[in-house]
Amino acid sequence: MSKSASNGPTIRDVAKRANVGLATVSRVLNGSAPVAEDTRNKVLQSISELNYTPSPTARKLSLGKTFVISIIIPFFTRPSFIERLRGIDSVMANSDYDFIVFNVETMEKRDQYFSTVPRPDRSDGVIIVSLPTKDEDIELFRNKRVPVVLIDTQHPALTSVIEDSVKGGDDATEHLIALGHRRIAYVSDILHDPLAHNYTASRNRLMGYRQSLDRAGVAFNPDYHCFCHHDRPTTRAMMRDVLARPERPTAVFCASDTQALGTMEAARDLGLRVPEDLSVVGYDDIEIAEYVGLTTMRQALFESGKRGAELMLQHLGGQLAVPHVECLSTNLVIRNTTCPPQDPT
Amino acid sequence: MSKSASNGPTIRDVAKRANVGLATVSRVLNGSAPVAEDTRNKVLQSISELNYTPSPTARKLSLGKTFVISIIIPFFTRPSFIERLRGIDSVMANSDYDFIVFNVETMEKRDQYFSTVPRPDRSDGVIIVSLPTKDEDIELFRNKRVPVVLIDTQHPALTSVIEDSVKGGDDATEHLIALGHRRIAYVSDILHDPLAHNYTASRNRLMGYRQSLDRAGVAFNPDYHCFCHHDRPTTRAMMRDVLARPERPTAVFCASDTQALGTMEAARDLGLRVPEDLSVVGYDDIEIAEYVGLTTMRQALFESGKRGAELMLQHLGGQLAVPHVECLSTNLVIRNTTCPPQDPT
DNA sequence: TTACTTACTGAAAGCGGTTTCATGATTTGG
DNA sequence: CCAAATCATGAAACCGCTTTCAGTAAGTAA
Repeated sequence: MSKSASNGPTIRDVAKRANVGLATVSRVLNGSAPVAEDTRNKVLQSISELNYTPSPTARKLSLGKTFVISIIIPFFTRPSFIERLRGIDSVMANSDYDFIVFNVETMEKRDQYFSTVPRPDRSDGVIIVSLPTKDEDIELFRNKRVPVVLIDTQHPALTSVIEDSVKGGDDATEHLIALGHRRIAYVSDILHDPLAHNYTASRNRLMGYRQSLDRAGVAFNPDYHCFCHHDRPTTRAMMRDVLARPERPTAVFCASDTQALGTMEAARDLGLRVPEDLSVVGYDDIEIAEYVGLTTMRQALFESGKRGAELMLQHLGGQLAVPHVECLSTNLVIRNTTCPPQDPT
Repeated sequence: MSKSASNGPTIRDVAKRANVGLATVSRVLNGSAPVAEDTRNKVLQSISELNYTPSPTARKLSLGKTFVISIIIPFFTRPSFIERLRGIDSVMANSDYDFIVFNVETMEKRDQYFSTVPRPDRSDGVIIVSLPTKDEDIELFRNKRVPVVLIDTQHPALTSVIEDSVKGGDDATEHLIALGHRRIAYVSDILHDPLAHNYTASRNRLMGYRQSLDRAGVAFNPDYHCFCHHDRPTTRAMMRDVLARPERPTAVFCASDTQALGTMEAARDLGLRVPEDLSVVGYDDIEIAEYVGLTTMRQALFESGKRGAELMLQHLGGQLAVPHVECLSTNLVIRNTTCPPQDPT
C-alpha cells in the first residue's frame, strides 16, 4: 500500500502549477542545465507557493546513491570513541551525507555489520573505527565496491587514520625511565581478543614500551606485562595482585586512562601512595584525567574522526584513488601521578 | 546519471531466472501473499544463486517509508546523553529501523534540525532528548505528521519519558537535611538558557530542593542558589567564590555530577575537606562518580532511552494513539562525600 | 534568404521495489 | 457434472526523482 496519506507536493505538482515540464523543475532544483530566467522564476515561485521540498528517497533511488555514511564502532559509549565520533560529526554535519552509527559490542554484531553494512544500496561509504580487519573482510568490502576508511586501525589496502601508538608507548615509558624507574609494568587489554578495546593500539604501545626499555638497557620482564578486560573494576582486582608482589613495579604504564584509574584504586587499596610509592601513566587523556591529575598520553581523538571523515568525503568526491595513510601525533601531558621512585633499583 | 556501475541483481533478474513474474518474487520475499511451494522454492533458489538482496532504497520509495528514526540530542558527547543513546540503540538495533543522530550544540542547529528533520520523507519518527519544545515547535511537528517522542522533557501533546526530577531534587536535599545540614547550596545550569545542559531538569530539581527545604522549615536563601555553565572549570571558579563567603554552605547539592566534581575541586582549592567541611551530592551517577566516591542521584538513563525507543516503535506500529507519559524513578547512591556537618547551625 | 548552430524545454525511460487487477487453473458443493 | 468460489500468478501501474533524447525557437553565418 503506497497510500502514504498526505504525502506533500511532488515535483509534478510543481511542474503543473508552473506550466512547465517536470524535467525543467528538476533542472532548476539542481542547476544541472541552463534554464531561461522567466521559466526559472515561474518554477521558483511555484515551489515556494506549494512549499515543496524534494523527496530524498526518490532522489536516492534515481541517483543510485544512499547519501549515507555508516560508522562501525565498538562500545561507542566509551569516552575516547565519543570524541572520535564528535570529530566525524563535525565534518559530516555540513555535508550532504547523513551518518549512521553501528555499535559493536559482540563478535556477532561485528560480523553481522561487516557483512550487511558495506553494501552499495545501504551506504555510500563506511568508516570503521578501532576494529581490526582481516584480509577476508577487506576482500568482502572490495567486492561490494564500497569505499572504506579505517580509523585507529590499519590495512595496506585501505585508507586509514592512525595514531602513532608505538611512539606513544615509547614516549610514555621514556618519561618513567627518565624519572629513574626501572621496574615498570605495562597494563593493556587482552592482546588476543580482537574485540578488545584497543587491540592494535595495545599491541603497538607494547612495542613502544619494549623499545624504550631496550634503549635504556632494561630487560623486558614478562611478569610486568599485565592484561585484562578493559574496565576499572577488573583492572583494579588484577593490579591488587600485581602490586602486592615482593618485587612490585615502581611505575605502571597503562594503555588507557580507565585502566590507569583502576590501577590507582588498587594502589589505594594497598595503602600505596601515588606517585610517591607508585607512578602511573595513562593513555587517552579522557576528561576525568585532568580532575584526578593523571599523567597521560593525549591523542588527537577528535582530529582523528575529523580527518577520517574528510578522507571519506574526498574518496566519494573522486579525489584520492590510492589508499592513503595518515598518522596523527600524540603528546604526553605530565600531571602529578608520576615522580622519581622512592627506592630506586 | 543512473549508471551506478555494477549494481547487483534486481528483483527482475531473480524473476527471470526463476521463470516467474516479479510480483511473485516480491511475494515470497515479504510473505505478503500465498505462493505455491514449488514456485517459492524456485524463487528461493534463484535468489540464493544470484546472491540477491533487495534494495532498501527502492523499498523505501515504494512503501513511502524511510525506515529511519532520527534522534535530536544536545552534546551527545556528555556521559549522561551517551547512556541514553545506548538505551535507544539497544532496542533499535533489533528493529527494522536505522537511527541517525543529530547533535545539537548551538541554537541554530536546534532550529535547523527541528525544522528539517521531522519530515515524513526524512524520518518515520523523531526522538528528541533533553531539548525543551515550544508550542510552535509542536505545531510544526504536527503539521509534518511525524510522530515525536520526548525523552527528558515533556509537553502535554506528546508522548514522553521523564525522570521525576522534582522528587530527585527533594530526595537529595532531604538526605542532607537528615544529616543535619541547614546551609545547603544548590548548583545548577543557567536556568534561562533553554539550551543549557538540563534546562527543565535543573528547574525541577530546584523545585524539589525548595520543597524539601520548606518541609524542614528552612527558608530558601537565594544566595545559595548558584548557577553557571555546565562544565567543571566554570563550576570550580564560581564555587571558589561561594565557598569563600563567611556564611558558606555546609553542603552543596549539584544538578549534575560534573558540577559536583567542579565543586569538589573548589573545596580542594580552599583547603576544605570533603565531606568533613563540606558535603557534596551530585546527580547522574556517571561512571567516574563511583571512582571518586561521590554521593549522587542515579537516574535510569539507559532505561530512559530504551523506553523512549520502545514507545516510538509502538507509535509506528499503530498502538499508542494518545500521548503517553512515563516517569522513571531515581534513587540516591550514598557514598562518601556526605556526612553530618562539623559545625551544625 | 537559407542553412546551421545554439539555447531551452517537454515527453518518456529508467532507478528497483510493492500492490492492484485480471486471468487461468483448481477446488468445492449442490 | 457444472456453476461458483478459491488460489496462484503475471502484467502493468505507481512511488518521486534524474537524465536522455528529440524537437522548437531564436540567433548567426554565408
